[in-house]
Amino acid sequence: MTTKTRNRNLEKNYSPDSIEQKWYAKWLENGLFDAEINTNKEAFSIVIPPPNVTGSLHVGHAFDHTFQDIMCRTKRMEGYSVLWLPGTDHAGIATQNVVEKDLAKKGISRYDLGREEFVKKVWEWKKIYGSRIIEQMKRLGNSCDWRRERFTLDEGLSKAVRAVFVRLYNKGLIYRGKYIVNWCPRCATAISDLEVEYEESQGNFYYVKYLLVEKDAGEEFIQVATTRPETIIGDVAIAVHPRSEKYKHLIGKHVRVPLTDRIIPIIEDNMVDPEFGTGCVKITPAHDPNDFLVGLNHNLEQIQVIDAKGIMNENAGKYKGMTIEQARKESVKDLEELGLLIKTEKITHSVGHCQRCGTTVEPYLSEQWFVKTKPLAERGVQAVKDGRIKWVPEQWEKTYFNWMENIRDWCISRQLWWGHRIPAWECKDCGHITVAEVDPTECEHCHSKNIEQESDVLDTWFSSALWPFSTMGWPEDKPELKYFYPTSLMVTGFDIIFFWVARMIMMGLEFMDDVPFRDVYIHSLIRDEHGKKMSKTKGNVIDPLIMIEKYGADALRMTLAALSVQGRDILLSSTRIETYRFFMNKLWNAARFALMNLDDEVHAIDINQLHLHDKFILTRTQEMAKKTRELIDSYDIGTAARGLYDFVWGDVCDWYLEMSKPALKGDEGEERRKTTAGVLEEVFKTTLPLLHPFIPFVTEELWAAFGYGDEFIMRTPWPEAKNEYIFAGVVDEMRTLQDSVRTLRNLRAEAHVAPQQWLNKAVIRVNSESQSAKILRASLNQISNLCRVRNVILEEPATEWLYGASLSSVTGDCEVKLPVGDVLDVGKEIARLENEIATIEKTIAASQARLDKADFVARAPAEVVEKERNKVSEGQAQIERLKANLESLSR
RNA sequence: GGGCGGAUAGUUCAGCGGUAGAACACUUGCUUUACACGCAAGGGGUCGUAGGUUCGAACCCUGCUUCGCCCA
Repeated sequence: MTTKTRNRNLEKNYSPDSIEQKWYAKWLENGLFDAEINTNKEAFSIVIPPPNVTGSLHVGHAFDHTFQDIMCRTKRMEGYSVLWLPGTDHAGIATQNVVEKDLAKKGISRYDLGREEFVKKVWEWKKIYGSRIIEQMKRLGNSCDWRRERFTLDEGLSKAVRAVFVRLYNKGLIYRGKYIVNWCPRCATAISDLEVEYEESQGNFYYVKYLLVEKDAGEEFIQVATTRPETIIGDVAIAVHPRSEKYKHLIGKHVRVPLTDRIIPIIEDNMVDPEFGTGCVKITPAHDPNDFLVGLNHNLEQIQVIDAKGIMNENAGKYKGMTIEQARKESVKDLEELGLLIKTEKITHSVGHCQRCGTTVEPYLSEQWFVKTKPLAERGVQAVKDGRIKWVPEQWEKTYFNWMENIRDWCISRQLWWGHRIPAWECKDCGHITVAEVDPTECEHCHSKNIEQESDVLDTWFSSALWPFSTMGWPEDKPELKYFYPTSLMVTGFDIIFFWVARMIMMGLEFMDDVPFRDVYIHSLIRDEHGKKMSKTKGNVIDPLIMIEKYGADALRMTLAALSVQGRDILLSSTRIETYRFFMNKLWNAARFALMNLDDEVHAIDINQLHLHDKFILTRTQEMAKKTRELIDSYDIGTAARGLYDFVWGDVCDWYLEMSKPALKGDEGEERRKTTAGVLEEVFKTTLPLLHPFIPFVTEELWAAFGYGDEFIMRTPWPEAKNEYIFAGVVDEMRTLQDSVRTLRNLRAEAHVAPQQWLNKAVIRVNSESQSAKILRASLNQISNLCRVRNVILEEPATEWLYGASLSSVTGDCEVKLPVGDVLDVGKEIARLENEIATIEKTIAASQARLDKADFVARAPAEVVEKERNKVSEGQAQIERLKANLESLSR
């Protein structure tokens, strides 16, 4: 005899706070998140997409992490050896900004401190505040192996970064050169194409006269439209399309650059769109990426007129020292005065802004480091085409291919102090660049000791790209790498596909010669209840920590899981979380009810003692075990979560618990009581583990309350569907029963009987040989209890009616009648019956119309035709009965 | 300009070939010995639009309208 110690004193309402903290601590204490290299088990691994170390957990993270945690917890239960590797990235610009702002409050700039001191300060800041987001992840319940937490700037990862840099450089895949890059004047650094956000904004198109200087030209001029008149003084040519009829004759001639004395040529170039603007463009190679390319093709001078801080420089003549805005205003004014401004036109154009600080990005000519991405991208494309990486949902493949196939070189140098300093040393004597994993003491070319390290650091994403293998000890040959790499799954939002998914694929293939992950799951973004993107300025941010405090982590997790749908944004509001908070309480109370009715002894289920509802709930429970696992394994956690919700609330609480009450009270004898207790136990023992990945805390607490606490629920194997508890046909049979109950309850409500009031009798008229009659006969006690009717009488349809005035309705082949004595409102009942008849007539008409079509009968599958025929005949029988009732009332 | 996605009940969304479901909101009635964080009953939709395929379309195909996102 097995016994369990039950906790029968659960609080009436579930309160999450203390419970959640308690279990998280216990899981940690017992090392339940620790990944084990166990070659007897299959490995399942996820590296967390590293959040920004300056950040705090927002609801997007919460969603991303809930998804990963559900996968990890499920896989553990399925018997995999699971690694969920956590960590953060050092977020070069963001972190440097935060610390600089801090210092600014004390009136100190980073230049006052110097590089070394400043970096020391950032590390101090990181030590204090860098663990904030990690602590928040723990509140959510993340089952990460915290022993393995990594940081992109820690020692091991820095080593990996350096190794990668050197190898790519030696392979010719990293180069340095003077190019136009996206420059943020406020952050004073270059940023990559991906870090620029474009926004439509109002601007002006200035039409400017460039006068021809050829002797015979007279007053002839060429009209150029520009949005950036402040760069006119940096112009080195005018370009027109080679086949332009309008300008053909001017090619080879020269104009004077307004506001200067410079004479520049009119050249031809295919890049010019003859249809746009005036059909010709000014070429400013130092301040426009397209012009830069034209400049290279035509060997033009690059005149820089704006400096790194966004201030006009010495080449800008009288505008020197002005900001871009001031210079623009001034030059427009000057052009006007000189009569060179023809007109101004308002236009909307898209302007690039720095993703980190919002400042308008300047195209800026400077010495930078780049990764030649084409060869890397080709392998990345191939890996997906080969099926070595699978995108879920598949549609994202296209986005990935599109980007990878049109990829541009990646600017990886940043003019910052916080980050991995580029391991390149320039020789002051011979100019040779030495790139090395170990700091060199001399130039590798001329052996001069006069060398200096590059001051730039690498883009943070350069180190994130290595995350799937650098976190496991690469470049050292670690057993982790062998066992857990490639990782099983990458979970992230679509906004991040290019930032790290694509780059991780490229780097993984290059350095591990294998993909970094097998599957990529791309989820959508979380928006507010009106579909607006959450942002601090709009004030519509839902803070997951506040939600956790208010509703509990389980409620938040369940909400996010249940709302998740592939390929659609998720709209979240706190009332929605409240709904799932209520679900926690429902589950809690269902368990509380079960515990109050279970003995310490675990009762065996006697198959011969089972009633329909017992078989029904056992069958449904086994179905849930099977279905939930399949859904999670195919990443459909939304359907899985919603299915569990409906099962627990509907099948278990609304139906089974209510129907088990008579037996549990002992009304059906001791054997039935014991077997019912056994069924109840089986339902919870199976369902709690199914819910655990979604709502780990409350399930662990209830698991212990049922007395199963010798082993954590976290460690129980995923419940297998037990064949002996699957009974064919019972779900349909149960539906017949439920329909009768609902019909009877509806009559009660129609008669305005108070819910708590017990009625003496109800009658169900049904052919005693029918399947329905068999089902109902076996469950009369349950019907009686569910409908609060002392006697539920089954009788043949044609029997003489003995019970006086009554309400009637039909369902299936059953006629349900509720005697109500003299309180019957005859007029109302007639109206109700007529209404019911009309409804059924409509469905009959629809079915008959279909059956009347020869094509339908001939071509539709037999069972569909049969179904329609049944609808007609059943409907007709129902109408007959209702009409008979109607007649008796009218008499 | 190229690509992707959405348009279903008042709201937010499921459903994706056999004639519509949930949650919230709404109406009515309830201190029913698990739960008012609850129970029961109910009202509410010609599934954006016009065609096509099919015996049959919310579901598949095409055009249109409209909203959103990404890339250039």
